Amino acid sequence: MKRNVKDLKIIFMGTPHIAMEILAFLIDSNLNITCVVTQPDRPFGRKKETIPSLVKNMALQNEIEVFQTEKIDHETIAFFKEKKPDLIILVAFGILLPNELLEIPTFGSINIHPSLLPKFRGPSPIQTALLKGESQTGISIMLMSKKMDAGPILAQKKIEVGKNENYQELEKHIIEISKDLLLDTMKQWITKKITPKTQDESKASFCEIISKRDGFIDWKQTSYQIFNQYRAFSKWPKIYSFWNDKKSKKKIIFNQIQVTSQTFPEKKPGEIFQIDNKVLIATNNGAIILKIITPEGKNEMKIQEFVNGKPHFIGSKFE
RNA sequence: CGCGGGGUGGAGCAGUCUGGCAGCUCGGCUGGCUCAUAACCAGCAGGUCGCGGGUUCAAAUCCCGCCCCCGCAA
Repeated sequence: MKRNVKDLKIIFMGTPHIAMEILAFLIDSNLNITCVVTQPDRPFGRKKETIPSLVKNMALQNEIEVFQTEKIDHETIAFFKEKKPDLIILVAFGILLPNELLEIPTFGSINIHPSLLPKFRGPSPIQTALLKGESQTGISIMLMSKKMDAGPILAQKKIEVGKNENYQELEKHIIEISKDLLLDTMKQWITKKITPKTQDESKASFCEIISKRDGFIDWKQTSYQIFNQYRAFSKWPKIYSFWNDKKSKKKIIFNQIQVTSQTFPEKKPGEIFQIDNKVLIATNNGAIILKIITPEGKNEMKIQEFVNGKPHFIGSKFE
């Protein structure tokens, strides 16, 4: 039986940025990554350029074999069996894996999930923690089972969430902590020093996949609800609202906002007004301060610059 | 050939339809007011109107070609 993590034949599975960071760490730790499995390259951007995923690039740079698939079929299973892996490590792969695949490696299949399971099972745990204004979240390392994010837990670590922390910042924090936690957990797991703990199903909660529409602002929310939405979706899709500029309706993305503790009872939600050189928008219980925006068809700009060109913005209203 | 918006002094915009003196807000500079100021007053500088060609007495504006930026879609 292998007792050193460096002897393990590992298959790494994952697709987005967070997966790429963990993969880079595993490579730097001199682990034996036999193969990297990631989702197919997708057309990206206005010109529909097909850009390889971050994980694929990382693997190719290190001369690691890449297998791309968007479904687990017989071909995929056969490929895995042929590789005879000792361990699968999966970070945000995006596809549910069947038992038949999970059971192939000697030491099973390990998943990093950025929440304190059984809380926030599903595809958007980081965003959901921010959106709900959690002051604490965490990382769970677990064995995968047939059901999404429901497998027994090998290790967990709590992380404090700053009041103003946004998605990128929290993700970075989580990645840093995940690295050592993952390596330690792997070492302990293969030397049988950990007993997996079954999750308490009665405490399970779920989060949904994020869609563009989740960035749409309902001005009838409280200032802090909107601010949490801003933090949660700061990487994508960003928060936005629609504004009638004379004839056409324009989407405006809010790149940087702040909350104010002042209240403005005479203002209705969505109303735009100016106080002390600050541009504010009324919410259900107060207002948020606009700093930087991207109007549809325009480049990112400071709010004051936008107001210079469109003074009628002040006094108008968001939908 | 995916759909749409845009490129005008340093920044943000109007002007283009209907061709005829380069305009607005902000910033910069100079002077004034003020105990003082990011406030106020007076003045000044700063532009190949994205690039190339065409039409015209005359083009930011009309016609043709190209480049770049952004939103949607995927």
